[in-house]
Amino acid sequence: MSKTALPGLSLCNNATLRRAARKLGRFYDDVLSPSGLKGTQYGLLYQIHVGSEPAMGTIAEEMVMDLSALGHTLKPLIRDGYVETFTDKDDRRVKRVRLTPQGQTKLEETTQLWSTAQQRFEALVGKEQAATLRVALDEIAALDFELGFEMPTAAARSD
Amino acid sequence: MSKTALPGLSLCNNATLRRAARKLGRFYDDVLSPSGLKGTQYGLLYQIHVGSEPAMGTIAEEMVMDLSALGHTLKPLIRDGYVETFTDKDDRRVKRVRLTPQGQTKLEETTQLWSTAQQRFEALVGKEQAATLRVALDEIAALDFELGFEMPTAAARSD
DNA sequence: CCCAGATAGTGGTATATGCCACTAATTGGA
DNA sequence: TCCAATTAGTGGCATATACCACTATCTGGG
Repeated sequence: MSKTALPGLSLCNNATLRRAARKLGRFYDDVLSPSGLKGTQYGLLYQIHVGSEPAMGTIAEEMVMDLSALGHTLKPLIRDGYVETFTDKDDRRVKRVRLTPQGQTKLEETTQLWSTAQQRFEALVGKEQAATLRVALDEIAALDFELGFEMPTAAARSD
Repeated sequence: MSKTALPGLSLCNNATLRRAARKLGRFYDDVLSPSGLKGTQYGLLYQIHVGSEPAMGTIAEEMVMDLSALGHTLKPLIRDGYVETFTDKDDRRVKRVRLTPQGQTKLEETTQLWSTAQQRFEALVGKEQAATLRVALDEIAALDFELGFEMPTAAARSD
């Protein structure tokens, strides 16, 4: 009788997910702010760090992100000297990415803050719940939405 | 042994959430594309629709979104004639929002597509799982991250 | 060896979002 | 009544992301 009387957005999986992402994103950004990095940037640095000088396409795939979007997102990090790119030796189309020494340092420094955010969040929702949620979210990120009537790699088209 | 050997981003609640949001967002956007609306815009139109000519601040709160971000997001919808704003009669600071007739029509039309997306998604993850997930995400959106040492509304300062 | 087709990135354009600095209104006293 | 504090939005600026049209390479036939 006081608040949510109407369906609101809570029925739309997409809207609900985005809303939570906005909220959590603000929280992480807030906690990370002393480092000067946004949550997204921290995640990107980390992903680069755990890879072996990954190619941009590889990173984009791992992060379930559009390649061009990755390129754009990378720019401020390159500009600020945390990341550098270089052309692959065997395939000049491929551009690989690595952290600079400052990028390494910044990543380590920011990881402290990240831990704080992570812990504070998990203290609120519970470690179990957080883990469960991450699994569910990873499942979504891995879903295959293709309908199928897109021609299964040529073939078919029988009679 | 084949793929994910390193921690990746799956440990960061924020990164995991964003990654899933990117994936799901693309799917919804894709399914809604015949309408010309993005998932976010559809959600916004819907939120306006279920409200009673809501004030911008009210919408921002319900969507857990920054007020200025809402203003920006609203612009294309106003430009395209789906939404209009007007000043509140009792408080001229307040700007209220409503759908135009075309906005109404567009919303209804797009709801068909939205249902498709919603159903296809839930067919993949299961209705139960989807509902559970939405509850968890709503919880996150409703969390109170405030630490407390922010001075409880002035006062204190005793010494 | 050469070209058609596939691959990997880049740049431009548009929306999504947030923060900050301001402006316009309101409100609550003194 | 008049001003300080509060409240609601706006605009500017920066990052996050996507899609599309291109460019630069590579690859696999002929």
